[in-house]
Amino acid sequence: MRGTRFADEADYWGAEVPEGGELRSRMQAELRDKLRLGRPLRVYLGVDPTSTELHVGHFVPLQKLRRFQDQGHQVVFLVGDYTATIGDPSEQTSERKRLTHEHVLELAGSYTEQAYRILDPSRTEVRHNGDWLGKLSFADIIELASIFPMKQIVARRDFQRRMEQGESLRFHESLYALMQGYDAYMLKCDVQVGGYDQHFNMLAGRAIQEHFGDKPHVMLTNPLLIGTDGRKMSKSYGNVINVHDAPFDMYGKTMRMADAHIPAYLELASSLDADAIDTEVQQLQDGANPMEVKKRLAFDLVRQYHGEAAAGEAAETFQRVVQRQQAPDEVPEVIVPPHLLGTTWVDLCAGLELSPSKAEARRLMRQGGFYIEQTPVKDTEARAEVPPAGILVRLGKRRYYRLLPGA
RNA sequence: GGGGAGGUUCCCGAGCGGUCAAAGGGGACAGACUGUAAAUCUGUUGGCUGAUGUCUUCGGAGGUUCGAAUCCUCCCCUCCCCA
Repeated sequence: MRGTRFADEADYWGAEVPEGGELRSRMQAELRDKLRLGRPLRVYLGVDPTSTELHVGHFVPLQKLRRFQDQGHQVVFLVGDYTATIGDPSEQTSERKRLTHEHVLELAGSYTEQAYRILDPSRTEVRHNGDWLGKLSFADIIELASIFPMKQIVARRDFQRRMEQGESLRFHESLYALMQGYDAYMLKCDVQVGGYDQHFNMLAGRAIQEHFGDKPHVMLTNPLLIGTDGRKMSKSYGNVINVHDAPFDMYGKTMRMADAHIPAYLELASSLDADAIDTEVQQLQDGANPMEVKKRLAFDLVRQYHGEAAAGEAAETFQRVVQRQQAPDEVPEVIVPPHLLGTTWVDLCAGLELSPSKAEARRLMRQGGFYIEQTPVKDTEARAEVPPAGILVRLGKRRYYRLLPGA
């Protein structure tokens, strides 16, 4: 992973960086000054628990935190238990669903557990923003709100777009930045890391810190990691690589991504250092087989989350099952109940729920995607024979089952 | 509070009395090809059925009609604009 930048405004604003625009170099200078203070810096990342799963995209800033940790700095992992109930409007195309606080607390537990795959728990301070945000009075909130010119709030790129496109935008969503900004102030942090979508929220933090007489924090942002299909990484697109994914899944999902997205993953999700990334990208440009690069990337990802051994196994299984189309080492066994013995394969697949319906099973057979012992069976009327020793059935490219006759 | 738009099959979205299981796109699945589960090309994509066919489906409940996703009534929900 490389990919972390000093509040790169071009990331946030695209081609239309507003006046000023030298935030980036200011951040660099500020960080240099802070490092010279000779004390461990407080570096914070805030995450709102809004679902059960963290994906590798969430881990980009976490890995950055780990680097700071390794250099002896103090890391603060902020659980946005309070903010999650409002919903961060950043880069959202529509209003977010509100979550209940109890639900959020449940999710938060699993978040920290997953974060510890990367962070050293003994050197991580975990905080919850409900501890202070919940105590603010209306007067406090008005004071915070008075720091920001309305023009600034409205100028946010994501709000602009939603207003232009006639999408829903509600007042409370503009308060989100205030909350996150107040977090930054309460945590007395020197540095905040996060995705570039946090640009505005981080700026709000600086404004609030300065308002209360503190030094503003340094903003470190990273581009958002795209999903394996190139669209925004999102569960609803099914293009997400989750931290909890089994090794082979993680490896497979990586191999399935379009070649064009390899550099983004090398940059943001891999553990490779800057030189190694450059080398890989150069090789791609020189016409190396993208598959080989992707294999190294897939191996690296699995290694980070599951260790060396699991990565090796995943790589082997991939070669065997996908490239050579051989059955994997372990094929799930399915016992065929007596009443399905002697029926057609169609009835059997539907009966065992290997296929959602008979029509679906027939379709698969007609298309040549149904194999018995690796030989396609296209006859939808074919009788199913399940010898006592069992038989290998394959549906489509990679769903294997060993059928055994039930007593 | 006033005015307007809309809720369609996994998603987006067309349809606006029969020719509608419902265009088109996306996704998914399969096949071909290949350098991979990439790209590209082709096909499939509600259930039951060998097929003819039949059953369920277009926010919900009723109604009109030989016949409704399409018309009417009430209800629920979403969005926009004005105040």
